[in-house]
Amino acid sequence: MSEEIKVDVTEEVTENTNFIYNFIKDDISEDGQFEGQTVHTRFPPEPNGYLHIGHCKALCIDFGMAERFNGICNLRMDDTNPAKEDTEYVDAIKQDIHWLGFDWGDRFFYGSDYFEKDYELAVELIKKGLAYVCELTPEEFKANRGDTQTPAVSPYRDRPIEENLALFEKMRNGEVEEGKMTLRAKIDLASGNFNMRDPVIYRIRFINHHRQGTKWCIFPMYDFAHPIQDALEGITHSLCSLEYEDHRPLYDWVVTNVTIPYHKPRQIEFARLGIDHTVLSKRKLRKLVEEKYVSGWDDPRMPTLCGLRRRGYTAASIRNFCDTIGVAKSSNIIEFAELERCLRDDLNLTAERTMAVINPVKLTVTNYPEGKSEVFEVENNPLDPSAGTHEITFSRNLWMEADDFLEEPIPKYKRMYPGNEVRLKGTYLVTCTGCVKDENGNVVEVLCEYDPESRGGNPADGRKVKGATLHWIDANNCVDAEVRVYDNLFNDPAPDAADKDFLACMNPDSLQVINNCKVEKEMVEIARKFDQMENRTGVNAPTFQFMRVGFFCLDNRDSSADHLVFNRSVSLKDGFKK
RNA sequence: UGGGCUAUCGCCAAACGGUAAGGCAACGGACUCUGACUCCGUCAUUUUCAAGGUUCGAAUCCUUGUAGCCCAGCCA
Repeated sequence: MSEEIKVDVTEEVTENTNFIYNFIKDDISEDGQFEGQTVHTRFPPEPNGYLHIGHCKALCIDFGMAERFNGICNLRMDDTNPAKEDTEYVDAIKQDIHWLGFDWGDRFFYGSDYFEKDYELAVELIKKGLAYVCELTPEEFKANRGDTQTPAVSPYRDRPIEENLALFEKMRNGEVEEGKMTLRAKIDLASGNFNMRDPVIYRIRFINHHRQGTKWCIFPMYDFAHPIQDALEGITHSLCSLEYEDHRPLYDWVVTNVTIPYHKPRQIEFARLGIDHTVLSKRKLRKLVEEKYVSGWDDPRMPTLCGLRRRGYTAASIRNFCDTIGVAKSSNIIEFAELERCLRDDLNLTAERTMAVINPVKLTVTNYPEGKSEVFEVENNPLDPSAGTHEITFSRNLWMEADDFLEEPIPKYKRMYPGNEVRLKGTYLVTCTGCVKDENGNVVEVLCEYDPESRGGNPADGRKVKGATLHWIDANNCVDAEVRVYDNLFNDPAPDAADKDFLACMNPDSLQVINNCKVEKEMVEIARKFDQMENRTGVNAPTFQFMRVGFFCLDNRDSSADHLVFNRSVSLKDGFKK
């Protein structure tokens, strides 16, 4: 017997290399600046909003690179600005990251945990003559910023070290009003790079910090705090988006002028993600939420992770998306179709098939006995026999999709039209005999006759069925459901462009609510179980393929066993060209 | 326009001086009890923003342009 099946285990896995991968590879190899070291990255969100798919790209790069080099990745809340941050977002961010499947182990940090160290190092800079207390007010500061031709000016630049030390301490002790003083790094007032024109590294804020309370009234700026945080945590590669390229000289300046017990981390920048027909800037997303253009951060039309999850996107599909789009430095706008394809690929393999009629019209099998009912078994997933089967019933009175009937067929139409024979999925062949219309001429009922010799869907005489296989549902054995169909939030393909009023680009028809859809009765029991779940919004709701229509999931907020609500996650591809 | 960055198929993207990968989309066709999935085929050689140059050989090097993005917060 033994016919051996040969499995080629040497099959080469083509690694998606990119410029960051190549940099890191060089850095850790012989003669690289991190020769032999463990690759250590970090993901540093500011807790002032919800994570969106753009963050996911960064997440996949930060955690992904570490993974690929057998390294580690920290999670760090970048909370150095007390005016914008809130604890509310911290847990949501952690939940979303875990949902995606990334794990930071025991390396969860807050930027604010380093305030004491930041202060110490600022004092060190002052002592080295590399920082000074400046008394320019914000207005004066701006006026003295200079321009592309003119250097900046500060009359306080040459203040003696002792005086700077004393004033900085006063700032810390709360003896100085907001806006009256800042601590500035002494670098180059004439630099073409404005970030180097003696940047402010500490400002005064009498605001409650979400974790530090009122312990501090001076707060380090990102440009000072971030490189220190990276260095203190032993980060080797600090990966960030392109807009920080101009900040790299400052990043390097900080880590070389301050005494920290580790090597100097390396900052590498990549292009952030753009997707067509949506916006990915936190400011704009916030506006959509606050001004009620959408129902919330988790509105299924939002590109937030909670929104995508509610829409039915799986973590695997989103991560796969991030893997396929690549990493480079050119600005990009990926087509939404790419994301949809990733979802279909994933769900196609796993989603249970069911029949649901979205726009129902009556279908009457005129030669099927009144009152008779038969039970049929249909597969849950033809791609995965182990998914099993479930039972459906057939009777004289059915529902069918309105789109599946045409009184006058158009070319290549294979569905229901008078005289055409089609298959009702899993049961019988039926031939359309006509239809019934109301006084306005609308089709309200389609009539057909079944072939009793075709039980199971195969004709006794072996004739080939030219018509399509249609989905349907037994009118005597189904329940009503609400279905929400989503379209692009924006009509304009690039609403995020700097020169566009994104609100004016919105698609007024991005949400379509359809009531009285017909779904299989088993949905009620599934919904009941889901109702009892504790953290419904943190996981994917039960998901199905409505055969021939698309992938749908229960809405994790509004659905209940008493009122089923389904979100259309993504449609099936429609290969029928009219 | 001072500084920084980018330009390769409709959308992404590889190529590291040796003769333009791959994915998505699109378009043919096969298969099909989902017009899905799957499978097969087509899809950059007046070719890599443009024009010059170096070289046996250039998307890659040089020169000069052009277009786009980011930066003058006490935001990150």
